[in-house]
Amino acid sequence: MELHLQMKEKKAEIEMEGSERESNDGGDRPHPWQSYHTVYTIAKAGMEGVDKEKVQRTVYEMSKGSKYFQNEERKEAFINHKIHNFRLNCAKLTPQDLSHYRKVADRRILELEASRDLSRIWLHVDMDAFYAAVETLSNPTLKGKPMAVGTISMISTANYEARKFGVRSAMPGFIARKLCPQLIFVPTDFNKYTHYSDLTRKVFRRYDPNFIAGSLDEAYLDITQVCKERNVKSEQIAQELRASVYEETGLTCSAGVAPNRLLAKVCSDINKPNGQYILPNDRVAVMTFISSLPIRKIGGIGKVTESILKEVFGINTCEQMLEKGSYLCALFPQSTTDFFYSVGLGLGKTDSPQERFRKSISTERTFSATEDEALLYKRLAEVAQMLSTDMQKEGLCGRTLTLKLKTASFEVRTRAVTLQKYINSSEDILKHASKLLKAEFPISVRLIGLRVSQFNEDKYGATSDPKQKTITHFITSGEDNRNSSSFPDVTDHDFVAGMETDLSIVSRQTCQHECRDPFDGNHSLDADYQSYAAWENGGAEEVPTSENDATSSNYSGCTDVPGSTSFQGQFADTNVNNGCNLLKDQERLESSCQESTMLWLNDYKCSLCGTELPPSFVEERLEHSDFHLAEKLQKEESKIHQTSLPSQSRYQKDRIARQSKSKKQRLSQKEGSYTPIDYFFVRE
DNA sequence: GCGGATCAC
DNA sequence: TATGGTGATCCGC
Repeated sequence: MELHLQMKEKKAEIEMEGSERESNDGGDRPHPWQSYHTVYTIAKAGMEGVDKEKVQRTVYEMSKGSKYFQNEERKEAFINHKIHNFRLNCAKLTPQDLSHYRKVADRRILELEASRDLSRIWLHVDMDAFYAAVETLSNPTLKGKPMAVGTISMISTANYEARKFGVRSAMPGFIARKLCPQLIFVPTDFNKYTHYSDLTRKVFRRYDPNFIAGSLDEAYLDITQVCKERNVKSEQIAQELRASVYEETGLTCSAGVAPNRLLAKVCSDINKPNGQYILPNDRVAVMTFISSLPIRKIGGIGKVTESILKEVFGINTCEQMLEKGSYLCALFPQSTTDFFYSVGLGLGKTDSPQERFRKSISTERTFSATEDEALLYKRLAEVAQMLSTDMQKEGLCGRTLTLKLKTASFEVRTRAVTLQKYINSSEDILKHASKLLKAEFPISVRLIGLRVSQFNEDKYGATSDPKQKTITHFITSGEDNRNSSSFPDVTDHDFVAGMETDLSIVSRQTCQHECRDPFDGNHSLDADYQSYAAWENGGAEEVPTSENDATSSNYSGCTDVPGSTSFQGQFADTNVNNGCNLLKDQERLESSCQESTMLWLNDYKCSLCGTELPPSFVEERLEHSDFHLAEKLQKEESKIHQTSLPSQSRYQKDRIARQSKSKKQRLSQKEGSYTPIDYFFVRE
């Protein structure tokens, strides 16, 4: 689930004041440790009665000054800036705007309300501290003692005794040890967890053969049928199911029952651990339940979204999503707004989705940061080998390869290339990945990852037509089709292998030693590096995107396409001062296409795409016009070159953009103070 | 199609 | 001393 919070927000037109920036380092605040990113303390369960302030202070003291922490501060500054811009846009809304959006919001809320489906009974079951519980099962001496599964650098799961000290999953172990010196660390044993997960699933299957496995430790069951057949209440089913799970595994779990999956998940958390909560299929009950519920409890609302909604709109509870509905629909895209309203109404998915196929496969590894290029190539080769092995295991071939890098300063970069050929051999992966990596040097890296997507469709045959699925979903769920992407749902995570954060580094020893340079039997670092040079310009089958092939393009000028009418737009009456680009483009547009009109329908809605923008958002409207213009020009261009080779200009533009970007990065790297966030503060 | 972000687990 | 790995999705460009 992603909430595109940044869309309608204007880019950094507003310069940040120095004082505002300083506020991010905590220097002028009374409690610098109370920053939103100290998320460890806002646990969902088991953290009641924890001295939160003490935990926050400890986490802060342990983290302060680290590279990791500095990066977190950068990210937080970015969020603060976003919040700042949202506030400015809020302030720009006139009473007329608000009255308009109130109507829009109310209408939409009514539509969503009409889609409410109270006919299904969903049960969400969630194992309690699963990894830790399994480990305690196999080593009963751990019982009653604070314990964490994971390592000194990262914790997967903590048992409830440890949680009392503020120890939490995704917390680095050395901080956890500070919070709880007697904490026992147990390494992860993935096979063990899979075994117990299978046992629980055997139980789940008895209640819903089509249950949705969210991860190893949680599942959604549609128990409508069972309840009806046995003529029992959902509460009894939940009791029975939990007892069965305990009987078969010795593990406790918690359950939530509700009319849809979103609510069921919230409910399973309420009486955790070893408890359950039933929300009846009754509209009033749902609305009462949702009214005071903090938005962060909703799946899909993470710390960033929570922070923005809280600080910009004063939204703390789900109910307030409706109260502030006019502001929300004024400032967010409709897909996002729909999701927010659904939260406010307590709506969620009620259908049983069909099997879904993975869309990508990836491998990534963290190591001690290095700028040694030969060493990085070696790491890359290892990752490529692991990925290739995984792909071959599943018989997958893909044509988009993405390299992920995390720099020593925790900045994440991705670089992708789309090939004409579907690949899955380690040689092919490494060849293309090496090119992507090479372009980033010099760089100090602490993580390398590779992902392959765009799989060969033949692999799945006709069974994976996503459109078909969407239609099915539409019919069975009774939801507006447009909303489907806006509802976060566990089915989005069907392929998550490790739940509760599986941090175990699977042993790859054999693979690392067997990993050979595809073009050189020699395994030495230098050889790896040198052989890379041989690949330069060697990828003939590669689609010429970023760096090769600018020379092979046959593009030679253009033949204007007359009367291209795909775009129908005259640009906003907001004429004047939009710079010469627009004017020039507009001239071109006028001369090359039939005129018709882009209007703001009812003063608010774009006649071309339906986007809403209030009249007071002058600059945003200009940008929007630009967008349609650019879109139109692009269409024109692609028409021109449809029969010829790809346009050189576009690739050159790409190249220039990349070059200038990497130059920037190199420069700042050299200075040792690369802070992407700063770009945001600078007016162009 | 690419890159950055957000989110879940 | 020291802050993970896998997958999905969306937006702006």
